[in-house]
Order: sequence, then structure tokens, then C-alpha cells
Amino acid sequence: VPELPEVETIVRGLAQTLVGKTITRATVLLPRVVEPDAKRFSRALAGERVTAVGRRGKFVLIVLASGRRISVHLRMTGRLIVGRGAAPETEPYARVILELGDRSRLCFADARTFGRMRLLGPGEEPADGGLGIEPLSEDFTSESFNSMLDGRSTPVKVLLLDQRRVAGIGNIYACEALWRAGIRPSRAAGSLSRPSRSRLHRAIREVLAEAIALRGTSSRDYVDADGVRGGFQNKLSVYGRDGEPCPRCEHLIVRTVIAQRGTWWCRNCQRR
DNA sequence: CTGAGATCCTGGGGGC
DNA sequence: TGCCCCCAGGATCTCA
Repeated sequence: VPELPEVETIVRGLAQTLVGKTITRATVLLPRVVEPDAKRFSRALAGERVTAVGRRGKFVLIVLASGRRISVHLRMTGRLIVGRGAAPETEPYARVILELGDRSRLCFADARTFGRMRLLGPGEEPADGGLGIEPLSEDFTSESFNSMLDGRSTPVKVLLLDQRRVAGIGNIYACEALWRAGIRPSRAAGSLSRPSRSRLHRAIREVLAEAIALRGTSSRDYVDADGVRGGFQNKLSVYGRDGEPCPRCEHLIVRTVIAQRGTWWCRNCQRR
């Protein structure tokens, strides 16, 4: 499941290989994963030059010379692979192929087809419901996070996953940040003490930065734009580790469900 | 406004 | 060992 650190790693790779290249042809193999319709999508992209590649939350943003952008959301199993070998014959589950001027290709592959590739007009934003603050930006201060929690009865984990508030945190890093901060995931957000909020704010920034440094977490499908796995899966403290001892206190990690999502945590040292 | 639940998909894990 | 069934999981939409 690509979250902020995985998307950031992909984006850094794409920036190296895509910028300056021209899209000579766009082939849509599965029409329902693109917007607008496949015909308009491929017609609009032919001849476009890539000027930059960026990220907003979990969205990859490919900036084009015309001012339009392609947004890509990988959801669960999406991949973006660049190379000469990135073709329908060699990439399983290829959904969209962008042919580049130098005979290489950008392939959007996705087994479960939840991912989306969307052409955005100038000024158009990638998420329909809007995106919240970037957790690694200067704007994400302890103060701004603190006021985000005020008066909210929703479980703090649900709040962390809400892209309209903080953009880019998914299930893995929500679980990991809560563990680092020693906070029970089901705890009502607004009921957290000020020191707890501050610890959580810090934990979020730390875990995301560390994961980026290790090029993300490869639990199953994720690989970067060059097809390389990340390294943070070896550093996970709780995610996916039910039945194993907590790295901090040795109590067994449990898996519960919050808002239909698997939630891994330590009953002993996440009591705040 | 807030939250609960359904929806979309399919590989692979679990159960038998 | 093999087969079938069921379900995870992010965002969005509907409904209460």
C-alpha cells in the first residue's frame, strides 16, 4: 500500500527519468482507470512534454508543459515503472502505457484496478474532497496539529487517515506513529492531552522521514519507479506483527479493527 | 457536521 | 496436496 514515503520515493525516481521527455503516445489498456475518457485522455497527452514530477499527499503529479498535470493515485496495488522493458507484454496488469520520445515507456500497472490516472486542467486539484496539510511541511506544526484534534470525538487513528486533514498517512504509518507516541489508536482525538498530541505530531514526522530515508515499505506489491523494493518493512514496530512481541515492552502485539481497518498496537505501552 | 456502511476488484491466504 | 471461498484496503458516495 503506497503511502506518503512510497509515493515520495517513486516521485524522486520519476523526476530523474521523466523530466524533459515528450509523451509520443498514450495507450489506455483499461479505460475505466483514466479520466476523462480514454479517447480524450490519450489525445490530450500526445505531444506533451514533462516539465516536473511532484507529490501531494499520496498523489503523484506529473507536470506538463501546457500547464496541465497528470495525477496518479496508486491505491493498493498500483505501480509506476519507467524503462524500455515497461510494456504490456512484460508488465503484468499494465493499464496505461505512455510512450516517451527516447523509446522508453512509463507503465501504470495495477492488479486490482483501484488506482487512477487523471488528467487535470490548470488549477485543478487531484482530490475531489480536497487535501489537508502536508505532514512534512513547515505548516504542519505542533500547534496546527493540536487545533486539528480539538473537540473531535473520532478515534485518533481515523483522524490520521483522513486525507482532508493530514495528507499522505495511510494504515502503516498511522499504526507506527501511534505506537511511537504510546497512544491507543481508538482514543478520542480531542481527549488526548497536550503532551500526547505533541508526541504524536513528532512521531508522525519522524516515522515518515525515516521511511523516506529507507525508500519506503515493501510489504507486498510496492516497488519504486526503477522496480526496487524499499527497506522500511524491516523497521516496522507493530504493523502486521500481531502475535509478535512489542519491541519496547515485549507484550504481544494485537490486531483489532477500527473503522473497518486492521489496526496493530500494543495494549501495554499504548495506553495514553 | 459526523459517522456508519457499501462499493469497487482480484490475488492470495486460510480453511477444509 | 488441491480447491474453493472470502476478504483486505483507500477514497468516495449514500444514508441516517
